[in-house]
Amino acid sequence: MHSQPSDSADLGDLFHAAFRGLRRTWAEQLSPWELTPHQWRALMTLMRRRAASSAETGSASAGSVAAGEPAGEPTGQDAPAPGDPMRLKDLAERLRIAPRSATEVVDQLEVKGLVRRDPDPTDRRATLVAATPAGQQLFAKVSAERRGKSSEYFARLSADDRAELARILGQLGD
Amino acid sequence: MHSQPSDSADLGDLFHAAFRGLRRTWAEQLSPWELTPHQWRALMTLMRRRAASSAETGSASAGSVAAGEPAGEPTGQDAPAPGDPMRLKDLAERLRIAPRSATEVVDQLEVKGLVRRDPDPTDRRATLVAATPAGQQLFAKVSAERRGKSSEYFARLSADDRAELARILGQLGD
DNA sequence: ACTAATACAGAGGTTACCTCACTATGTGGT
DNA sequence: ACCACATAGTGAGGTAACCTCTGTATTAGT
Repeated sequence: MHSQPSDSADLGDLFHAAFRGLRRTWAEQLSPWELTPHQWRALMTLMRRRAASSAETGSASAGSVAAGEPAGEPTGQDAPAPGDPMRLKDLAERLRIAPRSATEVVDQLEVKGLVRRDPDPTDRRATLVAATPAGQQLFAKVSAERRGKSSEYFARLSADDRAELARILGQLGD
Repeated sequence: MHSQPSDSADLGDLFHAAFRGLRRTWAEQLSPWELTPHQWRALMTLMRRRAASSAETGSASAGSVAAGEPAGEPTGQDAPAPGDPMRLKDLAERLRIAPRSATEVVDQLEVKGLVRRDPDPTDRRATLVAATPAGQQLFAKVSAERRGKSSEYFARLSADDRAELARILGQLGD
């Protein structure tokens, strides 16, 4: 109501609390699949990769969710498509973490058999990471479940508020 | 050159990114004082305590009091004021962390001489935590500096957006 | 008086990061 | 061709910010 010069403290606290809630909710949702939120985010990033063009999350629904696409064999296309391999470095960038940290999460996913590392034929220093069929299936399954359950944590917000939040967070972005 | 900050991120991603930015900014701001954000939050909570009557522990209004206490010390104020001691458990509650985690952060602050532990005279299981003069001074100094610098992470938002954000986060709040 | 609950702390674990140093490789300059 | 230098990934090791489980005082309830 009045001036709010002492904002940040409260805002920071609110932010903190909300973020912890989000993390917890995610962890719970993902625990049946033995995925940490971090791992899920990495897998999602691998699956969602597309060119620099604008891509909203909603478009993902276009893809056949339930169809277990067997063996995503990238046949050397030009346009990046979901599921295509990605350099570790690019993955790190997308996740906004240090390359070393990307190595780590890829290690974890590889152990679970959800992603695979292949040498980049065009640059022998580089490693390409791609979701395995198992990883793709898991992604599809979890996505579907999440969508169905609508227990999205943000669900308690109205659509308007969610849009507002996205807009504001975007300004804050990095 | 189309700056496109709104990369394919859903709300969760945006939230994640924003939170990490906040943490990083705080850590940078606090590093001259060798405080982690966590420690700062704890110190702030101790200093900011007021009213908010949590109404716990039954206030020990029961008259049965061993007369062993050496009288004369004016510790018996009723209204909580900033800087007043606080139980570890209550601190944990305020910070929304497990009591064990509060023990930890109090340990750290105690080592730095910013807070002090005293036994609660009304319950010998309990420990009261209070900011030392040094802690109070540091709190004042950092608060002032932060306010002056206006490098407040949330500063890039308009006042309206800040209010919006606070409102929405409040709904999300735990 | 006896049992249950509570407050705290020791021990040890986890997640999600980080930097620094090193190797293998690619790139540009002369 | 050769060298300087940059780049991609990873081993080693570290940190912040949590957690649970267990144990020990102490207090509260019957």
